[in-house]
Amino acid sequence: MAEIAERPVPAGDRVPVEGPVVSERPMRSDARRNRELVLAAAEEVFSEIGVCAPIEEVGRRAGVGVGTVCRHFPTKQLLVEAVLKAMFTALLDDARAALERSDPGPAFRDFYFTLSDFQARHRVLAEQMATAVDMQITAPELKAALHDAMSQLVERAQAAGEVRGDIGPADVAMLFSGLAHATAVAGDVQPALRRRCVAIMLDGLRPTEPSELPGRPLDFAQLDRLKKRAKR
Amino acid sequence: MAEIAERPVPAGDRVPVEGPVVSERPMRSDARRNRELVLAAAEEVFSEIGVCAPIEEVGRRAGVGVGTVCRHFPTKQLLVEAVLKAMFTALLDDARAALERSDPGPAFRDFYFTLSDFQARHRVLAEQMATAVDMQITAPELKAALHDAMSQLVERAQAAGEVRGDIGPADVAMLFSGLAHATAVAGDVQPALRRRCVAIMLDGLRPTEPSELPGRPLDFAQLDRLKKRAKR
DNA sequence: CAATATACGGAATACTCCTTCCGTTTGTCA
DNA sequence: TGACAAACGGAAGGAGTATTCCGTATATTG
Repeated sequence: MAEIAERPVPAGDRVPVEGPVVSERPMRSDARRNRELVLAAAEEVFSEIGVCAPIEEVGRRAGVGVGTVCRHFPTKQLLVEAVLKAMFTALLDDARAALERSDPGPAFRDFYFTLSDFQARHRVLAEQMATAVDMQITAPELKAALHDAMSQLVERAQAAGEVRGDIGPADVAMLFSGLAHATAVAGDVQPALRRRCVAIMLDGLRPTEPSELPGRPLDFAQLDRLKKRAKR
Repeated sequence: MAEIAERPVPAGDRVPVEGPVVSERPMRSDARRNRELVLAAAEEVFSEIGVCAPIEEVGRRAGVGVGTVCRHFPTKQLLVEAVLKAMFTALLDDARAALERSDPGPAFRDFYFTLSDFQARHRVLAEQMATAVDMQITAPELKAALHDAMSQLVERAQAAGEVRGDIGPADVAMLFSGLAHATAVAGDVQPALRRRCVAIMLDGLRPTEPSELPGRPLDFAQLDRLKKRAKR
């Protein structure tokens, strides 16, 4: 469970739907505009300060009152998820672009360098990616698509002999979510150092002289199943 | 800055010394006992729940009231630091034991497997290691000693040709603090997966076919300097 | 342009958690 | 064993912040 609601969660009776309920009638123009402003501000604020940034700050940055923020996103959780959704979408685009390339090895590696930079720029994503559990509620299909793309990226690189065969997508994900998290916490103190670490991890994934890895490779589905089991 | 004080920090006027002020007269027996109980409970609670676990829970687990917890450790920060200090000490012992060994490569690798397990068991340590800034106040010499031991561990492994020469201690530290953090957040869902990642990272550190790493190797002192500069 | 449903701002509310305070209990020492 | 300083427990105090509420302002529509 992500640590978003670090404060009370009175949980109103309001239906916790993301935007306007269904689409009874189009939102008023100012409402539509404000919604976008808030979303943009939230992305900015969360990326700078972290998820625990006060909602008021988001409102200030967007030039609206807290009330407005909370009307559009009845819960902080929902606001975070909306931001996450936008970012995951961007990420998915990146991954798909990497899949278009004809050089699977470099494409794979470039993707992870880019991912790391991206995460360094966006604390929210980095903070949440390590656990990335919330999306399951809001946008499972997005998460699934991303997992799918990332898995393919690994598999192609493996098929091309550019990544050792005894690893699974889950290994890669864990490796990078760790780095992302460290980055988020430490505030990307030294981008150069971070990139070195990416390079080192990628080297660890190369096929030459692999050590005998403990355990067996996992894909995302297996990982999810294990996570769920662990929760009980 | 570690995220310990996620709540108000009224900061009493009380002198923020760790235990009893100096040693005017020996603590009463019950006080001494309770202090130990609290420390043990804190280690347990923080490791299970994380640093943001309420102080009251620590008290409950120790079988004492909040008042008692706060008398012994006037500030939550101080309590966390006391726990950290104990754990860093244990870690230092491990590192020194590793330095005794005559097989620098395996000693280096074993140490990091052990470290990872240790961090997985103790969220506090994992959470703090990524930033590891607080010790600077309480026990700078401990931190320095640990850094020293870890640096030596790397250097010996390098001298023995078991670790590539183009990395620095800071690389290793960042690599592992990331994994630790991910582990802490996800609650060590899959220990096997974590160990695989340790193995992969260690492979990345092996000397065979190193890719050209970006940037230059850093040691802890340089890293510290950079962190400080970043803070301004 | 008037009428009205929507949306707005921000004060009030609610809740958690750290810290302090104080009346009560307990170890210590003669 | 009695006196008293030290320590205890837990209630009160204080702070920060998510969420709700409501009087006011503003798009929209005819």
